[in-house]
Amino acid sequence: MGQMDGGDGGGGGHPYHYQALLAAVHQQTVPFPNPFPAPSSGAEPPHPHNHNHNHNHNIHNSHNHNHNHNAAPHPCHTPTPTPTPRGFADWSASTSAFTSLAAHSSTAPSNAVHYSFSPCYAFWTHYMLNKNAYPTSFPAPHDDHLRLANNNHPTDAPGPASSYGVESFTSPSMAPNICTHMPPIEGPISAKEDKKPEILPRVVKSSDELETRNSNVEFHSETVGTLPESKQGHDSRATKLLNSGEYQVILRKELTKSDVGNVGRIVLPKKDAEASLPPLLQRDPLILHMDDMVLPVTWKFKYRYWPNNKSRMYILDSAGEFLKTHGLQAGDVIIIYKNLAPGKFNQLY
DNA sequence: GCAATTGCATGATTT
DNA sequence: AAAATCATGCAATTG
Repeated sequence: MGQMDGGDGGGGGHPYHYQALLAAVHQQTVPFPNPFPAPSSGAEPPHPHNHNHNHNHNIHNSHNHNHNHNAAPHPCHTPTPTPTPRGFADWSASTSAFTSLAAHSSTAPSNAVHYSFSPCYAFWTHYMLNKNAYPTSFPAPHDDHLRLANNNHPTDAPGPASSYGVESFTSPSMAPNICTHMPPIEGPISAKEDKKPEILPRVVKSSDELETRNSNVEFHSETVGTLPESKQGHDSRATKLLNSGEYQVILRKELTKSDVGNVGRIVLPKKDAEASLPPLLQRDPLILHMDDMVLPVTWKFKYRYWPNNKSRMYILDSAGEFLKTHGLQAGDVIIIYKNLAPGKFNQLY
């Protein structure tokens, strides 16, 4: 019973809230050297992000949907000369968003973080794809790069993203290690193949490293007030969590075409959903609150299931905004983290 | 009645 | 080969 109402937070009573952290990982399949990845599959509309970031614009297609390049060595590992400062650059090649964040933050006053996107949904972009890799909590901060939005957004918005709470992510500890320390990531990150723990979680580092590739996310600087929960407080939390390693990956999903469609609903892997998300005892959807590590907001999703054959299919609904905001495409991965610390995430009420 | 959402069923894959 | 899981399309609802 805990989950009784489907009303999203707005409903009169309090729906069952499950708080967690959500991250969106773009496929990093891009081999390091992939400077100008052609938009194969046309996935990426030409987005003008280049605005500020000079370093790697190419990163652009970081998210190719194709995993073909699984063989692609991690940027870090790649012997290629990395133009960017700190191996991060290479990495960033694959992940653009991450960089963007940093840039923005630097650009914008740290305090002034305003996002005006819609109400809800933010994912983190992390690199931790393998749950297996880290059984429960992240030991230490690794580098992760968050990729915020990609650019695919067709529409997009005018405003370059504002600053994400990148700063918050920055953790001293992690800062030092970036790609260099990265474990060899070898294959593409497929959600399905967890076999290889090659991918480690990476934490965002300092803004410096991040590039400004922002995304087209449409964040304007409007009022933070619009956000459900916003502010740095969030960041702090996230940061702390990262630093303390108090969170664990509870599920991850490689987004499919249908997941990123207009419907705004993402099919979650049953196994992980049942194992780590709050139990859906009834048909009523649960409202999952997921804090964004990058964005100082808490997103809300409807978590429900559909009867399917003799089993169930678990769905994360109302993810349209989220998907758009981050420009997620098929092939990208979303990861849900749960805070292990009592009283923080993962609480229901 | 049309559009948007939600629920379900089926086929394709994977285990 | 069988069973289970997932992706996707379409029907059913709802606004």
